[in-house]
Amino acid sequence: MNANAREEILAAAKLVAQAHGYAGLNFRDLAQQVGIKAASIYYYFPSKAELAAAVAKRYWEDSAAYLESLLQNSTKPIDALRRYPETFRWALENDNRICLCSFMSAQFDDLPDEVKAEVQAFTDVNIAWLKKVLIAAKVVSPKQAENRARAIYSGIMGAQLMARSQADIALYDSLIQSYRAAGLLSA
Amino acid sequence: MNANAREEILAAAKLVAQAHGYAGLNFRDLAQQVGIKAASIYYYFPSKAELAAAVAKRYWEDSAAYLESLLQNSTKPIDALRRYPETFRWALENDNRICLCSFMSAQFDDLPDEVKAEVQAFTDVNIAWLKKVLIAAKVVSPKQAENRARAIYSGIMGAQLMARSQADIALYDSLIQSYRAAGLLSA
DNA sequence: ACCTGAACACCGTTCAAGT
DNA sequence: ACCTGAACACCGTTCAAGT
Repeated sequence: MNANAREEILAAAKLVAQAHGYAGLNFRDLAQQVGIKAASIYYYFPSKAELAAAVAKRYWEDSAAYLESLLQNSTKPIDALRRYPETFRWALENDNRICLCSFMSAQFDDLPDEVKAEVQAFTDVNIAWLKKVLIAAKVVSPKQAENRARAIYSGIMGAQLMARSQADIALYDSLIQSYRAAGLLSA
Repeated sequence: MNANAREEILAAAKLVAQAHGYAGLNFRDLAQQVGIKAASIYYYFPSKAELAAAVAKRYWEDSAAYLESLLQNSTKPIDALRRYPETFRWALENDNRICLCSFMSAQFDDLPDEVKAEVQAFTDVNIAWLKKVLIAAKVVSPKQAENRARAIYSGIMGAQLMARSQADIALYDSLIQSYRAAGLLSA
């Protein structure tokens, strides 16, 4: 409990941010979940902006590590690419949450600069990974890889949003299926 | 001024909601723009939820009328389909705003029910229109039309979000271009 | 009919003080 | 080191009362 209050705050803040965004993060509720008072959060984080930035930073670091392991553990790059959309399914499974950074992109203009930078980093990590895998799997030419990587990422962001607004995870699967059929995701 | 306060409130609220979402709608600033006090807004709209619902309703009604005229004024259905992404470009051109309903989809879980219903209606109108045009233009079979319509719509939502988070309208165009190249938008 | 002042509830934040 | 009560400034919202 008090041994790891900082970690508990980060974990709770992540869940709240995935469900309600930056504006929905409020210190009084957050503190209650962790079993401390709102004022105590300031012992660990100097401001709401810094807390949100720490959450987003942890988020993209974990994502980057996961994507790297996904690629390492795939026999062929195309298999890793095929499993990429799964990554964004888990949050939807978990109480209709969405990827923290998809959510924060919507409110981007209202985000403090420290938070913007970390959200940006998440996008960069994903685009770079997709680009690398698209080239390795020879799905597109190296020249086209950047554009295709961005298109896949934005397509998945849209699919998450739409599935969430219908609270229907089957719609997410159906959209990914349609992207595949239309040729967006590979070949 | 007082002759049309209701309309002025609606127009101002629409712009704010497109830039900052439902949570960003604030009555004091809104009132100041219209030249009245915050409390006076409640004379025209019984709550923030009703105001937002009225804004969203007006929004999808205007969109539906525009899409219908776009189709009427195109010599071939495929031309209307080709111009569909333009519809969502205008908001980005206008101070990096995005489609009101794309924005509200992100915050869907926190929306009052009246607002949810109108955001839903916007999605329905767009999917129905796309489906009709996809079939008329023989881009896909009638059986596949619904799925393809949803994939196009979600792809465009994602493209708006991504372009906005980079404050770069050229990125929107580039994403639409990539969707076309990958085969999502037609053929 | 149209509008408002004043109050209320809530929020991020600070800080002196407690253990 | 870790936590808190109480207070501050601010803001969306409500309502009884004004014209």
